[in-house]
Parts: sequence; structure tokens; C-alpha cells
Amino acid sequence: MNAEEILKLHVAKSITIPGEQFSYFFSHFEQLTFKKGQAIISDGDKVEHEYFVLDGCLKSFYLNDEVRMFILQFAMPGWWASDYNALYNGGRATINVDCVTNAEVLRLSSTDREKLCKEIHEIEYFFRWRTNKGYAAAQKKMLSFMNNDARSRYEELMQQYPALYNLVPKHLIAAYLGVSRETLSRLYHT
Amino acid sequence: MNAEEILKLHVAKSITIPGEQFSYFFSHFEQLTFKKGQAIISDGDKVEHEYFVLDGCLKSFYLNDEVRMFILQFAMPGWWASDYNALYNGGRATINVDCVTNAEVLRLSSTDREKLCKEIHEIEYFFRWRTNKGYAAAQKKMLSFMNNDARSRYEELMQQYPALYNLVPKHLIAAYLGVSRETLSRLYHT
DNA sequence: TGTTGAATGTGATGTAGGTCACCCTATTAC
DNA sequence: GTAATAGGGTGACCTACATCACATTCAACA
Repeated sequence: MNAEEILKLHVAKSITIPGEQFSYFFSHFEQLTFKKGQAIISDGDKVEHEYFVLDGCLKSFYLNDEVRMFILQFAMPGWWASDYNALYNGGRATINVDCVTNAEVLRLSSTDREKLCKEIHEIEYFFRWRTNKGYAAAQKKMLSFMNNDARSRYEELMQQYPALYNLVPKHLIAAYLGVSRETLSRLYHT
Repeated sequence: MNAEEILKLHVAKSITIPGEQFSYFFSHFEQLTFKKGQAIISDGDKVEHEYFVLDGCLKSFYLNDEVRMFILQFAMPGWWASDYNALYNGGRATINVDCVTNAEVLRLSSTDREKLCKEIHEIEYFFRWRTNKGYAAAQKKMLSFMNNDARSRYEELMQQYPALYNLVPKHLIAAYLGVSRETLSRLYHT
């Protein structure tokens, strides 16, 4: 399946638009290839794009004192990633995004997104819908964090995304769960 | 200042629409008065509305085993509250919303919101903008939670919303910070 | 082929914050 | 008025998790 088809399927989850309109929408995306470990957005960058993952896995994360890493999200195929705070407020990045594996992504500029939202009402609906999803997910993660201990958060994650176990190094999973790698290691060696 | 003017100011932060169009928008809201302690959305309810706070303070919270309370948000004047997950997915509420103080709110149904978004492109933009704000805030809260200990989260909150100190009982502030009321008490009696 | 460094496991020990128990003081209800 | 209930403080103790230190495995690569 090519990039256009993948994005079309994704968009079709919330809206239906005619083919030529979708082609126009798609024409604003730029397809990019990244290697494992490559940075996409770094702390301090001007943030002008968001990224739709076609293949591979990204992570968005925050670095505390440039030392400890907290992962906000693993972005799998069909997910979007950026520093949305910086993207919408025009500020500099405080969130980093890079590649956990080799990755294929589609890049859309903030300027183009706003242009498209203005031109095509359905597209504005699509982006509202997408952000809603993100908001609900962020809230759910917050609750899971306040409610549960490290073990149940780990089990929850593995149940929801079993693929992560083999795809992602354990210390990154620890950084997502908000525990030290030592604690995570002890968790599943019971 | 009356309800219409308050909402107009709020909306004007992101869009400009002609007066008669705003009046049409406003006509879909219903103004309601609640007493301190009154429930607005309870676990298990069908969720069909969202609420814009004119005066007073609401809280949205989750009850773990019907025992421990985790507060997601205090909704002050100019803020919106609902169980957005249930509201957008048509499910039953898992989040509760009630009144920390006596409150004046404007209520908008999900049906009307979607109707208005379809009819008036600017309104759709407004709701996209609002959800974006919410998403960025949720992400920021998540990071603060992963990064900081209870004391700095408490100081951060008091610095950002000093009004809460006198407005809201301490055990609710504890439930927002995700610590026990005992721990919070010890925090500021150093 | 040996070296380096990333990823991981594991013991010892420290600590933030939870839990339980009990206290006192305001409100609110009757 | 008195009773009942919400809000809040504080000591004793416990637990989940962090931190530090060190060992092991394995892949990259000079």
C-alpha cells in the first residue's frame, strides 16, 4: 500500500471527501525517510511541521536536565507526532521527536494545514476529530498514571501494544511508564 | 457582564464572527445555576452536553473503586468541562463533574455543537482551537507529573492559580496533585 | 579478532509518599 | 442547644520505587 492509500484510509475513519479533493489534500504532504536514531524535532527548534507515520516507530519525549528522558508517546503507523504546543503557539520545541526504528513519514506544514482547514471544511473537521482523539488519550494516560502502580501500567501497555515488547528497547518502555529501567527489569522478572 | 458577553469575549480569543452569527451561536446555549456540591455528570450517565463556566468552580474527577478521587481539572470561569471521552464516543460517563462552589454555567449539547460546526466554518475552527489548548495543557500536566515531586507540583499549582488556595478545600488540591491529603498537609507545614 | 559501547539484570540501601490511627475545630442539621 | 459531619493536622510505620554499584551479553566496527 502506498502513502496516499494509507493516509486516505486514515482520513476515511472520520470523514468522506471526493477523490480529487483528497488528492489535493495529499499534494501538501512530503514523504520522508528516516533512519533509526535520527532526530526529527530537537529541543529549541522552530516547529513548523507535523508528521504522519507510514511505517516504523517514532517517539516524542522530554529531556529533564538533558539527563532523564520521559516519553510522551510512541508513534506507530497511522499516528501523528509533533511538539503540538510549540506548533500551535509558534514557540520553540521543548519536546523532542526521533526515530525508534527506520521510519517512513508524511510531513505537513502548519501553514498548509491551516490553509487546507480554511479551504475545505471537511478537513477542518478531520483535524478537530484527530485532536479530540489525542486529548481523550492524553487524559486516559494521565488517569492511568495517577491510579495505577508501575506493574499494572506495564501490563496495560503490553496488553494494548504487544508489538512494543520486541520493537522497543526496555529502557524506552521504562521511560514511557515513568519508572527507572532497573524497576522495569525487576517487574517482569517478578 | 452577562453570559452572552462573557462567552463572546471567550470566543473572540480565537475567531471573529459577525454579531448576528454569534447571537445565533449563543442561542443554542442554556444557562444553568448549580449549588455547591451538586453533581453535573455522574459515573454511568449518558453524556450529551458540555459546560462553559461563567462563575464559580467545577471539578472533573475520576473515582477509583468509588473510594479514592483523582481530579483531572478544576474548571474556573472561562473554562469548559465535560467527560470528553464519553461525549465524543457516545459512551457512558467514567468521569464525574460537580460543583466545588455555587456555579453559573452555559450548557451546549453535542448535537448542537456538531450542527453549529457544520453550519458555521468559524465555529468549527473555534472548537478545534479549544481542543488544541486542552490537549497541550493535558500534555503539560502529564510532564509535570512525571518530572516533579509532590512539593514542586504543589508550588507550581499555587503559583499558577493562587485563587485555588482559598477557594478549594485542601483535600481536593491533594486529589488534583495525586497525593494523599496527609502528604499535602505536611508539604506546606514544611 | 579484539574492543567498545549499548542494553539488560540484580543486589544493597535510601527515601518520598501511602496508610492507619487519633486528634482538634468549624459548620450544618435537627 | 446538641449531635453529626466535613475539613484538616500529626505521629508511627510500611512500601514502592529510585539510586548506586557492578556484572553480563551482544552487536557494531576498527
